[in-house]
Amino acid sequence: MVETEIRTEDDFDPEKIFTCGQCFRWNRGPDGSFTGVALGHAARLRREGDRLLISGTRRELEEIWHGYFDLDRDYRALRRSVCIDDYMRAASDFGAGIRILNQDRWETLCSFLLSQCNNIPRIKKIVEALCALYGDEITFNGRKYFSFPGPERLAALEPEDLLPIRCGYRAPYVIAAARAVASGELDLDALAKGDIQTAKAALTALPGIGDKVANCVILFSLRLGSAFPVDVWMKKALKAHYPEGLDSGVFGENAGLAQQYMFYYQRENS
DNA sequence: AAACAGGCCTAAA
DNA sequence: TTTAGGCCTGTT
Repeated sequence: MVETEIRTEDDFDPEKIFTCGQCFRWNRGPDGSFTGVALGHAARLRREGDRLLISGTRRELEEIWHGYFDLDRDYRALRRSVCIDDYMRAASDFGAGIRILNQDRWETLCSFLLSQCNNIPRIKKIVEALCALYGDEITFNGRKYFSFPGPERLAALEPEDLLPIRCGYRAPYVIAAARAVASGELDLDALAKGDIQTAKAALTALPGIGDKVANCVILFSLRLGSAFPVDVWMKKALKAHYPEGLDSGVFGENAGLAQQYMFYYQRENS
C-alpha cells in the first residue's frame, strides 16, 4: 500500500485525536493503526517509530488529509495558550497530541444528532449502519467501506427508512435535518463564515438539536473555535475543578480546544 | 429487573 | 428560568 509521511514537529497523536470524542468513524486495528473513512475517502494512519504514515499519495495528503488534520495550525502553541491554571496545565499536558479535525459539516451534524442519549459503541454502530445502508461503497486495502451518505440522499427518505439502523426516536430528526440542508434552508457553509450566535440559532431551530449538539457541530465542523460544548463529562469536570463556575470566554478563540483537553482528561481518568 | 447512556422536548412550577 | 418525565434501543 502506498503511504506518505506526515511530517510535523507539532502535537499529533492519532490515538488521542480519534478517541477524544470528536469523531466516530476511525477504528483501531490489531496492529495499533487506525482506519477510517472521512470526506469520502478511506485511509489508514499509523506510527512507525517516530514517523507518522498515512495511506495514499502525497497529493491525497495535501488535498484531503492536510486540511482534515488541521496541519496548518500550531497546536503546541495553542496548548500553551489554554494553561490558565494548574488544572488546565495538567489537562492539556495529558491531552497533548489532540488536534481538532476539520470534519464534513453534514456528517458532523448528523452524527451528533444520533449521539444524543447514547453510548459511544452504539453511536458508532448506528453511524456505520447508516453508511452501509445509504452511503457509497469504497474499496480500500481489499475491504469494503462506505462513505457517509449526503443530505440529498437522506432527504428523499422517510423516517421509517431508517428503521434498520435502529436509531429509534432520532430518525425523524435526521430526516428533517437532511431536508433542511438539502433544500438550502440550513446553509452550513454560510454559517461557518458567521458568528456562533447566528449558527446556534439556526441549528437549534431544527428538531432534535439543542445547545450541546449545536456546539459540537459549531466546533468540530464550522470551526468556530470559541464554541464550548458541555456534556455530562464536562459537567463533572467543571463541577470538580470550577465549583464557582468558569467563563469559557477566558480561553478566547481556543475555548473549544480547552474543552477537548478537559473532556479527554476527565473521561480517561474516571 | 430496572436503570442508565456523550440530549431534547414539553409541560408545569 | 429551572425541573421532571418520556423517548427508541441496547447493555449492564
